[in-house]
Amino acid sequence: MNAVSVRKEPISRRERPAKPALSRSGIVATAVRIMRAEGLEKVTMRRLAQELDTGPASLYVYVANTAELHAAVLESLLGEVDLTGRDAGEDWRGQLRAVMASYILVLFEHPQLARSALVARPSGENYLRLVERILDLLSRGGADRAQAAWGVDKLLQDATATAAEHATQQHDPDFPADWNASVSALHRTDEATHPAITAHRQHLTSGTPEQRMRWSFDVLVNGITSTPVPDSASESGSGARAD
Amino acid sequence: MNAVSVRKEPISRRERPAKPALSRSGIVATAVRIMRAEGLEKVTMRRLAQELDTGPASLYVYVANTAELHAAVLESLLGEVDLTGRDAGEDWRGQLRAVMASYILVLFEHPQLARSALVARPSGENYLRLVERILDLLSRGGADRAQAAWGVDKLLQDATATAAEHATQQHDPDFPADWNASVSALHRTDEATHPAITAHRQHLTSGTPEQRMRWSFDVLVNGITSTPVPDSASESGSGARAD
DNA sequence: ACCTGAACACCGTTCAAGT
DNA sequence: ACCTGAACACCGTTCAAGT
Repeated sequence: MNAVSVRKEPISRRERPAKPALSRSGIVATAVRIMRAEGLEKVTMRRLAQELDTGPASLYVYVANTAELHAAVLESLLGEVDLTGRDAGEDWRGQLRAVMASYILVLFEHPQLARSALVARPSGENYLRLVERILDLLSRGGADRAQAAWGVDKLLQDATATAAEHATQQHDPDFPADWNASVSALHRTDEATHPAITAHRQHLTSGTPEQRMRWSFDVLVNGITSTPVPDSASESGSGARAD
Repeated sequence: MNAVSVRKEPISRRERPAKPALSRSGIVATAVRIMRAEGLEKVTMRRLAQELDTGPASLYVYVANTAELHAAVLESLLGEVDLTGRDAGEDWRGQLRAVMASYILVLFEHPQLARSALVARPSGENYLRLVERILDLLSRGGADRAQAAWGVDKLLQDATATAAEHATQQHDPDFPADWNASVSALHRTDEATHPAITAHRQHLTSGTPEQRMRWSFDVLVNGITSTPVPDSASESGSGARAD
């Protein structure tokens, strides 16, 4: 309550020991703490203000809005991604798989954050390091510059979307093994009206999440390294400008 | 429209000409109308109730919660997707591309809906028809049953995520050609700390959205048809059960 | 039996007014 | 100049009480 007021006197710092001055990093750190303890949905401006012993209006000096705050939380969380791919040996593909698996694992612990990540991409140092690493591994895998550049976007988008999809399933304990309504609808169709779904029924819900994720990774990597980026895009990009 | 209230008397239908009886389909239709006119963020229980001349509590007789309502709106919107791929001739790849382009185009008009689509998948007839068509086209393209089944998920996820990403960019007129903060961060890096980003800089933001979407589609289709689904998953799926 | 008014417990964001 | 109390304009969901 009396941190900002440090102006002339050292203020009686006798009793209240907490209450450090407001700062962007302090706000984000508190947001991360609340998210870990109670989930992203509790990370609101009002709750944050209460936690920091001030009014919600004060936060707007340091963060533009709730979306920006959530992006900052994600950027901070990206620090937990293991970029080494340690357990995967020398193989570039194994290492890239390990990096993507680590990224997805971090987001799986906070699927609500993954949803906002699709819209408000992070842009901090942790994010740049992740992009840097993926670009390097894709290059080592034979992707040309354009393929690697466009590929990093696809890999991150796929992983983020996959994490976002598990946002509700995990939280809602309503349908235990029922998955979602979509899956049961797929199983109720009959051959006359939906022959293809009927023919593929067995495979539509097969596989463990791990198997699906591994297959998705391979699909993307195989596709990225074998599909050429159009020439015109490689040469004169819309936003590309040599400075 | 007024099937529920037909009970004993014809009710004095003299003055108030509007105010049809509540029904799930009527609620969803009103929700679609509000979304078209003012965006999904205005499709709230309270606003909907006001529009339907009742209290918000009454809606809970017909829809479980807001998420389910949004899923119903999406399902209704999927009726606009062109499943024929008319302009693409006989080529399965061209037809599939056209179907996915139509799906993405429908979602691009309501990107906020795409966000919720990632979490609450639809399960109505329009969704089933779309899945049916994609399965058929993938099969014609040489995908085996398992590849087609897993592939339809990937194709829809990719398209949905792409639409969801454009949710803010389109709305916010704050940064005109600046894209997002993430892009500008990619351009501010220097060679010493981020050599790979520097080397790929030119390509990271190159290409038109159309070029990127076309490339993404080819990456997925190429990957799906060339990457085998693991045997164990094909044979004994977690949710697969012959009835 | 069916429906809903009113309440509970929250939101984000702004801005006039304070120090 | 900097900060913030208080207000504005909303939310989703529940449930006791009505018809």
